Amino acid sequence: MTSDDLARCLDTNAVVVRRTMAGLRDAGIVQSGRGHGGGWHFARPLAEISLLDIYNALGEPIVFQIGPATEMPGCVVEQSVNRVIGDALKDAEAILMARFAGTTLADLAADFRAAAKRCRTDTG
Amino acid sequence: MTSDDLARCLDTNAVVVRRTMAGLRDAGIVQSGRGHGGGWHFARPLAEISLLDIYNALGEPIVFQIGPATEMPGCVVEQSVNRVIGDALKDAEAILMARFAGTTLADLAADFRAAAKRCRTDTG
DNA sequence: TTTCATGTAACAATAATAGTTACGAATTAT
DNA sequence: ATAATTCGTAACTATTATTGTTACATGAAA
Repeated sequence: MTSDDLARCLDTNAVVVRRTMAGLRDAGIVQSGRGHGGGWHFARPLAEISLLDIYNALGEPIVFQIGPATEMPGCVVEQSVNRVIGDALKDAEAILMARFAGTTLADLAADFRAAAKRCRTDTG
Repeated sequence: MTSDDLARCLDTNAVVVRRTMAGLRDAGIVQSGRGHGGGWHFARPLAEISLLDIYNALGEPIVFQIGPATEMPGCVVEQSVNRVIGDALKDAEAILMARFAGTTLADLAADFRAAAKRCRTDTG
């Protein structure tokens, strides 16, 4: 698909699409081609692309808004909070990342197809 | 402490302090007094105030930036992503909340005091 | 009744994100 | 070659969310 097509699908702008896709391209998840017939395509089979790959490619600080605070490096209260909360955050993140690593785009596609089938059946 | 004192400690403004403290007050974690000798104080012992209490009082959407997306309610792709990711997020959140629930301000204060003691010892 | 402190509304400043325009570089069709 | 595409990217604008500020009302204590 071209950036323009994707932009229409996502209700946004082609440049915005390129900005985001650039991260995925740099991570080797997708590839882009220029000129006629160009656009975006996956760099490898869906079963070999995990959500963790994508998560890492797009920049990590998306999920965990809080985390070791660093606003006031010298603040001893903040340091205590970081110590006490740190482990809990690490555990929670580890669980999430493990699940991300174990889920591929092929899994997503399978779920999508199953839902589409149910929908068709429901409608008759 | 007064909002002004807190604002100086936190390098911010008294009104901003009041805005945040209002949430904690509504949750019964702190109380405020007006006039001479007024200001903020805890509503109950530190050992009876968990981080979960505070987390809930300040509004939950702080930690989990992503989560069941709701931008395009009709988007079937989004629905698939939500299904597949949903459980992982719930598990991760459950772990974090359990740890928050099990940690009180008294625990934080103990850690703080221990650190302060180490610091004094280090310095001689 | 004066002083001090919170409560809150209204507004301004700031920062982060998203969107837009413009143009260059690469690729393919004609 | 030349024209039509399409990505790459810089520069700028628009939008939104957060934070900070001002102003004034309310309540409490000296």
